[in-house]
Amino acid sequence: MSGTDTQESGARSRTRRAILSAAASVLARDRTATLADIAVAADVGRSTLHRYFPDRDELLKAVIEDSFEVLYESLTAAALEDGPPLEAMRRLVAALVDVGDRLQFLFGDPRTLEGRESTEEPDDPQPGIALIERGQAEGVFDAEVSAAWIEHALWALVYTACEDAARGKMPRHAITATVIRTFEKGILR
Amino acid sequence: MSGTDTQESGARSRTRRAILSAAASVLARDRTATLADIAVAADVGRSTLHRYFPDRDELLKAVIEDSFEVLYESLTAAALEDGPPLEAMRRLVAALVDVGDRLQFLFGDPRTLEGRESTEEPDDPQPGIALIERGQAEGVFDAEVSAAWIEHALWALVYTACEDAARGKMPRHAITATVIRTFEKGILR
DNA sequence: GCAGTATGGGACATAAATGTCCCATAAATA
DNA sequence: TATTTATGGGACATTTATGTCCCATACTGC
Repeated sequence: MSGTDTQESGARSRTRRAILSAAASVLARDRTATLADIAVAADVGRSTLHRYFPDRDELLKAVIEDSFEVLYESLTAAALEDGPPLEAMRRLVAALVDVGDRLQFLFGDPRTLEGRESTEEPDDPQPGIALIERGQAEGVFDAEVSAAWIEHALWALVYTACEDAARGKMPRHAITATVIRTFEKGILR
Repeated sequence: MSGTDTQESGARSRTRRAILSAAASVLARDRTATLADIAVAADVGRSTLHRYFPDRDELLKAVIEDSFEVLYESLTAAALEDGPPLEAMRRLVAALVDVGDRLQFLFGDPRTLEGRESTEEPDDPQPGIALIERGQAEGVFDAEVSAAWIEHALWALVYTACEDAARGKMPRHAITATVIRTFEKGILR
């Protein structure tokens, strides 16, 4: 449940991760990318790729799974349950930005997650939602809109800022601050 | 320059529009949709589709063009130059929500617009940007972040809310109000 | 050095989407 | 009714991604 490394040794584990990482990165930018493209990006032969993931669907599933794990680790490290909601929220933003590539892959195409809505991960349903609800209960966050909407709005802003950064429209170091500013206070002055 | 209907009569014009509309709708939900899928959605034969648009690229270009026209009309009707920036901004949100489908198609995949950044439409570069800059100059909007970022943030929120609505997560009538609320004031209370 | 493992690359078959061509037919028009 | 126009559908070649197989070659640990 915690990891896929049952008894996978050295090299195999390393190339597997290289493939998964490259696939996430490439597919985030182009959902229609070829397996050959991914193999090149991962710096492995196409044969090797097929050796690890028999077909495209298997690879896709694995990348989704892996991306969720990466995302989950980042969120766990952010310790969203600790401290004032506002500060936790800022850590959340930073954590999401850190895994921007994976976010872009997971949520770039709604079809990617199709069947996964609420059937997975029975424990710890939504760390972000929990934080937002806590903030709403403490009167720190807007309670007139749903927690789900707030989370979606946050993801959308992070996603957009990462995209802007990827296209050189915004310096990478500014992502977190910009998102936090707009997300917290909106654009009115 | 103003339209593609040089002397296209009756039936042709009608099926052309049917194809464009169906293509936008289908492609918004699945960028990898087949030409056959689009033909079915438009209720025409695949041959007919090829008769109007020789190949996939031609169709894509036409759908993009058409979507921009629809978007442009909606923005023009919003008369963003008139009245206080805040009210104009709210009309802008409503206008964007109205053409949510086209937005979802145009901006759902960053690759769709690839080469189009600032080379097109020399006149009226960006109605939204102009409004935002006006608002910033008048001290109504946040001037600490770029106008481009504000516009992207707005589109992201509209896009996300439309998606939520499309999946039944939010009533359609709430889209505009929710986006405006979060966009203007953020989530802090 | 030697066995076992991991890999890259080529050859190949298959499936699917695409683009082209042609013909029969329905609809509009004169 | 006769003619033009628009269409649907089938047949076909082409292209492209995919998946499989096989072999030579590194690399690893003994």
